[in-house]
Amino acid sequence: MFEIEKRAGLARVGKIITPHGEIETPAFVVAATKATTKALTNAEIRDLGGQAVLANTYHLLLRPGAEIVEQAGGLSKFMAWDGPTFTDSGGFQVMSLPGTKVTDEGAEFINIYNGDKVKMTPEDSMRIQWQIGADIHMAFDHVADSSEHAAMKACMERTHAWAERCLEEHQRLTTRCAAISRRQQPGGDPLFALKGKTPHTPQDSALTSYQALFGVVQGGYFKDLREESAGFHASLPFDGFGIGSTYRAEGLMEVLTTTNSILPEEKPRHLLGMGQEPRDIFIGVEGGCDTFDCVAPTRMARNGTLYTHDGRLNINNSAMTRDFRPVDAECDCYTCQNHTRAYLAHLFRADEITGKVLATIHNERFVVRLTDQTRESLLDGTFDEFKKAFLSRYYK
RNA sequence: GCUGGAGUUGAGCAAUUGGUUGGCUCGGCAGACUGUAAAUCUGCUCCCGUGAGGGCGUGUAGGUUCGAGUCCUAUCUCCAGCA
Repeated sequence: MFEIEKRAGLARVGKIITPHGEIETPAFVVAATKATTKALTNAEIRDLGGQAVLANTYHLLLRPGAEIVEQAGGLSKFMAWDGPTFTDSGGFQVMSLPGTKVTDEGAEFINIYNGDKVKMTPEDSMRIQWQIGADIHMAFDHVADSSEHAAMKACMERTHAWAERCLEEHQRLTTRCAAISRRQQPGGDPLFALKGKTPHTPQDSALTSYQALFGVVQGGYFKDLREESAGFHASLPFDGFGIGSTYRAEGLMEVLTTTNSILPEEKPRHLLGMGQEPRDIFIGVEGGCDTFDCVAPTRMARNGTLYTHDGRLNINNSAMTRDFRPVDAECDCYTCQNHTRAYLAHLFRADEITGKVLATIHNERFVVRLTDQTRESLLDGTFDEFKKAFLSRYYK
């Protein structure tokens, strides 16, 4: 499901093949936590160059419920996004939600809507993701952010134990699906029973209807733990890998070089949650990651912070009210092609939702385009020059 | 003209029986946000000072009191009702 077209050090240009189409990598995956990208329609995601979206298991479990997504025909049909889809496992909520309890068995969250307790084991996460039916699933991991080696080691070891359980459950579900398929359609597609949630192309096969599982490497910013976790995951038959528990650019390159030097080259690597800063993308690409996701571009857009080639711009600043230039003169997004800073500043001050829409289109386009440009620069051998020019201007 | 009510910050409201008087919301000025509990959150927002700090303040002018946004007198303005 992954083809590498070109390598440059750890970096690579490739193509992830999913039942819902291909992702040309490096690629920025658009966050769609609750089966929508906040403030955007699918048409807008397409227009700004988004290739794939990432939804969240915990959030869709609570609303609308995994059964409903399954009955709708899976995430892709439910949200009418015909491109590739990812789901995050809920592991991030272990860290982000208050009141979460973790044991070796699994995690106990609170339901953010009514305060109920929500238990989720690695097996639960696999089943729920199976119901949601994205193309690429993430293993349920124990996410943490600590500067203490012992704490991160404990999270890593728990993640490893969970990884094996995730894999086993994922394989059991696949096998069961194949059995149903054989019964319903003897001699046909071995994963026919998945067809409701997968598509449609004439060349549908076991390969293309397969739902992939990525294991998630842990270990924080500790070299020895990353080595151990990467080695552990490399030995297991995951379809690809997520790299988790990274939060800042400092030390990220070391984490990635350590991890990606050990992970098998022929499988895709997704850097989870990184991409707020342009430098994160450059480090990620150079460090050998293929896909990225981050909520920051859309969140910052809603809160009024916009990317430009010359750094961040706060559209709420008073100077914007009479600035009739586009947000970024060199941006090709709908917002910059049609509107001025002054207009956006007006919409934000008037609290009009269109302001947030236009800002989100811009920020998401900015980071998607940046990632696409790293791909092009790798292909024509100008990555280093592109990186230097971009970063020196952005961070001045 | 009479009766009653009200005048506090850019706006709308607060401030126990007079008791450390600048509190809240909005607006304004900035900042933050990295696998989304986030169209959210944080700081500042009377004057002077970079700062420590200092100064003034509840329509106006007086008064009572140790102490007044709160009480008294006069006066101005606004609102309501009555002539």
